[in-house]
Parts: sequence; C-alpha cells; structure tokens
Amino acid sequence: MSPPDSDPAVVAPSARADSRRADLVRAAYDLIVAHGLEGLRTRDIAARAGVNVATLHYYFPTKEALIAGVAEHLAQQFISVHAPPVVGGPSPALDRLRQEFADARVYQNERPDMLVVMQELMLRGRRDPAVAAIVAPSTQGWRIGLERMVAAGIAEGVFRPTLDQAAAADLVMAALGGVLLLNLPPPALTRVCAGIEQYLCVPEEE
Amino acid sequence: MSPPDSDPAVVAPSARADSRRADLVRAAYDLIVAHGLEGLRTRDIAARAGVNVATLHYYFPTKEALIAGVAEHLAQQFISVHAPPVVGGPSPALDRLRQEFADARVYQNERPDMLVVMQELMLRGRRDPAVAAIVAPSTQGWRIGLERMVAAGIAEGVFRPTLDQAAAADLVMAALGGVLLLNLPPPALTRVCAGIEQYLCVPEEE
Amino acid sequence: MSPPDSDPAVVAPSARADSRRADLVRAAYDLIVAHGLEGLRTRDIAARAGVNVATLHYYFPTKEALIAGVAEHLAQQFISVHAPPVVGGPSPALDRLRQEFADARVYQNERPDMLVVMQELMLRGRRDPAVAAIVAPSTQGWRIGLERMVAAGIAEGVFRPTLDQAAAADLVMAALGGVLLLNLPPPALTRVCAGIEQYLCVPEEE
Amino acid sequence: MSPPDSDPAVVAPSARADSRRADLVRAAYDLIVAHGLEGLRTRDIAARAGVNVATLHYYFPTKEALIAGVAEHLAQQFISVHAPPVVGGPSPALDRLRQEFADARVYQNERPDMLVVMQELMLRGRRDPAVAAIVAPSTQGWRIGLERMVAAGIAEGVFRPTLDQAAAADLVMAALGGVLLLNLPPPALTRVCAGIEQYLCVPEEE
DNA sequence: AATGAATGAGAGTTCATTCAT
DNA sequence: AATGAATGAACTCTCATTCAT
Repeated sequence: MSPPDSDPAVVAPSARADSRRADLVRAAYDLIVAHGLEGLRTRDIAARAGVNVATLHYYFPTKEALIAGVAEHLAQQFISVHAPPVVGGPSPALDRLRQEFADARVYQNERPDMLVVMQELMLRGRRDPAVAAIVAPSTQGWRIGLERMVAAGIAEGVFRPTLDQAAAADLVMAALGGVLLLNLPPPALTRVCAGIEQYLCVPEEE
Repeated sequence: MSPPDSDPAVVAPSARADSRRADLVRAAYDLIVAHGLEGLRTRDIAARAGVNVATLHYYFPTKEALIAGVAEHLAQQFISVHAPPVVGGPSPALDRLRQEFADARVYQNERPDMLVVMQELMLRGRRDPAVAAIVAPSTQGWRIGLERMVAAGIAEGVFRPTLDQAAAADLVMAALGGVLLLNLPPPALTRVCAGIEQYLCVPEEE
Repeated sequence: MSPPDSDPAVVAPSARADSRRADLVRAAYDLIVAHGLEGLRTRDIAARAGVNVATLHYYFPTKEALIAGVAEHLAQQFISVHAPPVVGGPSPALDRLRQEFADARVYQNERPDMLVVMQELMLRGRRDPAVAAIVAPSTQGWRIGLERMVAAGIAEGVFRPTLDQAAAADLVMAALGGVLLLNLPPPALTRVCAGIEQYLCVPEEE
Repeated sequence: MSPPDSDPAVVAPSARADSRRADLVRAAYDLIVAHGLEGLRTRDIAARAGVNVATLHYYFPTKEALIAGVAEHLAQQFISVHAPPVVGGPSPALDRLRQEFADARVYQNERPDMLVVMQELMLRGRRDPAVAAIVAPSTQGWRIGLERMVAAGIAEGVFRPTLDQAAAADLVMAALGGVLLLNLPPPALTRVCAGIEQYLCVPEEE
C-alpha cells in the first residue's frame, strides 16, 4: 500500500504521460524565454526535456500544439503567481488594488519571463487562433476582476463616487499593462501605481 | 513645364537606388503586417517589390539589415502620421493632450499596421541590438514630449498643480500604450482618454 | 550456414550508420575524381549515395566534415592498395624498393583516381587544417619507410655504402612523387625507376 | 614630341587595353595565391584591379578566359624568373645543371606563389583544356632542355657515359618537380640536388 | 513508449554574367 | 571604355515531421 505518488513504476500510465507533456511544455517555455518563439526549435525542446524529437511528436502532434500547451501553462502561471496577499487594510477594495500593484511588481522584478512569453504569445495569437483562444480569456478575466473591484470600492466609499466603473477598470488595466508591455522601469511602475490610486480614491481631507 | 525632377529618365541614379530601397522596405513592412516577422521571406519581399531576390541582397546585405530598414521606416511613420491638428482650444497643453488621444485613435482605427509592426520589432529588439537602437528612441521621444506637456499644463493652470510631472507622463504613456498594445477596443480607448483627462485636469467648478 | 553478420536485418544499428557514412564518403570520393573538389555538390553526393541531402547532413554536419572523411578514406586507400608483394629477390631492401616501384605503377595505371584526389586534397589542405592534418601523415609515413629501406640496403651491402641516408630517401620520394604528380607517362616512370635503382645500388662487377 | 609612353592620354588605345588586361590578370594571380582557384571571385578580382565587375567582363568574356590569361602569365613567369646565371664553371653542362638547382631554390624560397598557382592550374587543366594547352608546353620545354643538357654533359665527358639520356632527364625533372610539388623543405631540396649530381656525374678519382 | 534514421520543402545567400546607359 | 543595377541558377544548410522498429 504505497502512497500513490511514491513509486514511479506504479504511477498510472496517464500520469507518466502527463509528466512528459509537462516536461516538454516547460522546456519549450524556457526556450521561448531564452530565444523567442522565432528561435524555438523542436530539436532543442526535445533535447532540453531529455527525449528524442520523435517522442516530442508522440505527445504533441505539431509544434503548434506544443505552443498551445505553453499558452495554457502561461495562463496557469498568471492564475497562480501572486505577491504575498495584501490584507488588513481599512478597505477590501483598496487591498485588492494594492494586490494588483504588488502583482505587477512581482511580474516586473521576479518573473519577467512571464511577460516575455506573454508578448510572444499575444503576437502569435494574431495568426494562430488556438493560441488566441487561450491567451484572450486571461485578459478578459483580469478586466472582470478589476471592474468588480471598482464597483466594490465605490460602494465602500473609498473610491470616488463619480467614477465611471468601466472607464476606471480600463484605465487600471491599460496603465498597468502598458508599464509591463512597454518595459518601463520599476520607478515608473511605482509612479503609475501612485497615479492610479490618486485617480481612483476620494481625495483626502485637508 | 514640368519641374526638372518629374521625368524619371533624369532622376539621379542615387534617387533611383533610394526608391528601390524604399520599395523593398515597404514590401517588407507590408509582409510583416500580413504574416509577422516569423513569416517574412526574402523571396516574398523581392517578389512584392517586383525584383529578384538577388536584387534585394544588392541593396541590403542581409535580411537583418532590411529589417533594420523597416524599423527606420516605422520610426519615420510615427513621426509623420498624426491626426488632424487639434488647435484652438482654450489651452495649448490640453490641445496637445487631445492630440495624443486623437493620434492614438488614428493608430487604432486607421493604422493598426503600425502597431503590429511596432510590437514585432519591440520583440525582435530583444535579440537584435540594431533594431533595438532604432525602436527605443521612439519611446524615449514620446516620453519627453509628454513630460513637457504636463509641465506646460500645470504652468497654464489647466492641469492640477499637485500633479507629479514624471508620474503624470508615465501614466499617460502607460495607459495609452497599454490600450494599444493590449488591443483593447475603441470604446475602451475613449474611456481611458476620458479618465486620463479627468486625472490631469483641475476639477471643474460645480 | 552464413556467418551471423551477413543478414542485414541483424546488423547492429551503428554498423548500418557506418555503412551510410562509408557510402557517402565513397560517393563524394567518386565525384571528386569526376569533377574535382570545385565541382563537388552536396546534392550530387547525396543522390549518388541514394539518400536525401538532409540525410547527408545527418551524418556529416558540414560539407567540410565530409571532405575530411574523404581524406581519411584516401589515407586508408594508400595504406591498403599495393601491387602484389615483391618477394624472393636476393635482398629484402631491393624487394622493398621494387615494391615501391610496383606500387607507383599501380597508382599510375590502375588507380589514377587516388592521385587525383590526393592532389585535390593537398591543395585543399593549404586552406583547411582538418584536411592537412589527415593528408600530411601519409607523406610522413612514406618518408620514414623509405629511410628505413635505405638503411637496410646499405647494411645488406646492396646499396652503395657512401649513400647519404636522408638524401637517398628524399630522392626516391621526390622522384616517384614527381612522376606521379607531374603526370609523366608510364615509360617515364620505368626510366625513373631504373635511374633510381642505378643510383642506389652498388655498381655491378664487370 | 613627347616620348611614346609618357603621356597616358596619348597612349595607343590597344596599349591601354593591354595594361588593363594585365592588371586584371595580375589581380587574379594574386588572389589565386591568397585564396586558391576555389576562392577566386570575379568581384574580388575587379575590386583589386580597381575596376567594376562589368569592366572585367568587357576585357575577358568569362572567368575561364581570365584564368587562361593567368596561365599565360604564369608560363611567362617561368620563362623569365631565374636565379642569377651560374657560369664560369669547368663545364657548361654542369653550369646548366646547377642553374636548374638554383632556379628550384628560387621557386622554393622566393617565389612559392608560382608553385601554388602552378599546382592550381595543373589541377584545373585536367578539366579545362584551354588551361592544359597553356600549362603543358612549360613542362614539355623543361624536359627538352634537360635532355639537351644531359647529352651535352655526356659529350663533355662530365656526365657518366653509360647514362640513358631520357632516363636522366626524366629523373632530374621528376626529382626537382617532386620536391617542389610535395612541398618538401629546403634541406631536402639540397640533398636531392646533391643526389642528382652524384647520379649524373662521373665519379671523382680518388 | 520511444527512438534513430530519413526526408521534402524551403530558407538565406552567393556568383558569374548581362544590360541599359 | 566603363559602370551601376539586375538577375537566374544554384549552393549549403535547416527544420518540422514521419516511419520502421
């Protein structure tokens, strides 16, 4: 009665296959970071994953399919990679906003790879619907979350009541996205965050 | 009757050569728009310019050199393509801001090709210093102009005096750039522009 | 009945690969004979070996590497191709000398291809150190063998005792090499051999 | 009444043309020395001669024709390049022999370029009859001169009377040619010359 | 499940040669 | 007499993909 994951020889075949798939996706991801989609070669991916090129094609029928896999991996990363939770502030909406800021800082400083791959895939998505279908929802989800945050902030009385909910969400998304995609330096991110906060919040009493 | 330069047979040889160069750059530009840098083939470029592949290499030693030429062409486009001048408003700084908005709308609606090529080249610039050296100054120049605008607006009393000059310039650049690079729809651009204006300007008296 | 290695289906994979390599080298060798190194084309080599050009590059990373393979093949030929052994004469040293003559005749009459390829590679060796490193030892080995022969002949009392060992070896090598490289006709080779023998041997008593 | 060659503008057109031809041949010769026939490019030749590629083809219809011109130039070199005349010895035939030795030393030490181009052209001659027709007579002429020398030496009583005239001429040519073509070092040339002399001359009285 | 071997299609680049001027 | 511009044909090498085992 060994625990399910301990003995590799007993792992369910599909689990082994999943691990191979993940290895290949991970190898491809790393190589995209290093050399861009343009410099991505199936042979290099296979070598980095420690398998033969033919094996790569056993798990992914085409290079395109593997790239789609990378897109899924990236989307997963955006779901799971976050700064340490920002909590305990006077307002949950403001906490949420500052969490956005902190996350942006994490992407900029600790995970620039995610931004690189993101840009590569956004461009690829223009020509490859399969990739577009995976990347688009991320943006969509982000936008929805921001709109909810704005609504909550207004309701809490922390954000300016005259704020247009859609406009505010767009602005936050565009400004943070712009800093990251234009590759502006960390101080610019800090200033932009300050500006956004100033724009959203009710002015402090003097 | 006709001005001396109108007869093609009298055109200086270098002018003819320059025109071929421009044709090739333009052909490459169009093909990048259509198929991305990844799908760019020297043979296609030559065919579209109506010349032999060898002729392409007569004018540009390598494909890379031609791509650098495209980058220059794009930078030139960003200098020359603008919305009809916004003038006659109450404030020159506000005019300038609205010019920025109008330009962004032009890029979004009429010249999406420029945005596509821009993104392709930004990504390429990560690996090709020659391209980076051409693309980077564009961003730099934009940033500087915006900072001047903010300073002028504050001086005019039209922008909020408490504004941090650098922060405001960053925010405008990031927000507009973000809308365009994230490929947000025209209504979002409109909302973001409104938000930016609201953020910059002194609140209207009630 | 048949020895275990005769069934191609049982041949070790590396043996099969070695055979492909040999096929390619042999095809390249033949084409150098026919059209010179200058007229050597990878596609022709592949076609002659019955494979795709890409397969050629699977076994040899570059054309240069394949040519180095040809050089090795040639060196091997010079080791293994000889006239029927000359033995039973009154002196081993004289037998050895006459073996040299017979070998030269074989190269001239039956294997002129070896001389052609040799000359091509000697010239190539001037620019390609890899080739030089393979071709040079052949000459070196020949020279050493000749010097030993001369020493033995003197010791046997068959060659003139006043002979300078190095000079004699140089003369034999230069004269035989000169006939073959200058493409002198067979009668000239016969005459030169006679001259060499006369030069080396103690004059017969009258 | 300016001297015929002093004013370039008055030089006969054909003289100017001859000079251009010579410049191009010389440029080609030098480039063959530097990069071999294999690395010879019409553009490089033209550039080195200070003219346009098209001009090269104005004077030489094809690259082959230019190479034939180089062969002629080389033949001319072999006629005109010699060591300082060896004279005043006891025997004209021996003087002539020693002149051969001295010439060989000159080719080896001062004009290796001639040997390189010679080998390149000999190999080329195998495939290009035009080149062969120019290179072959050189060898032929050398051979004839040597035979005459041997005959004279025998008549003078300086060379051994039992010498076979043809064999001796062949041996000298093959031995000297072999040293130069096999690229043997200067000491080997010295030894070979000594051996040849010993072979040809009547032994000195003790 | 995994691989060594093989390939078709095509990539960028080169080069001797030509042509209009 | 000389050239800048142009080209057809070819070259080496690459790469995603396939197939027999």
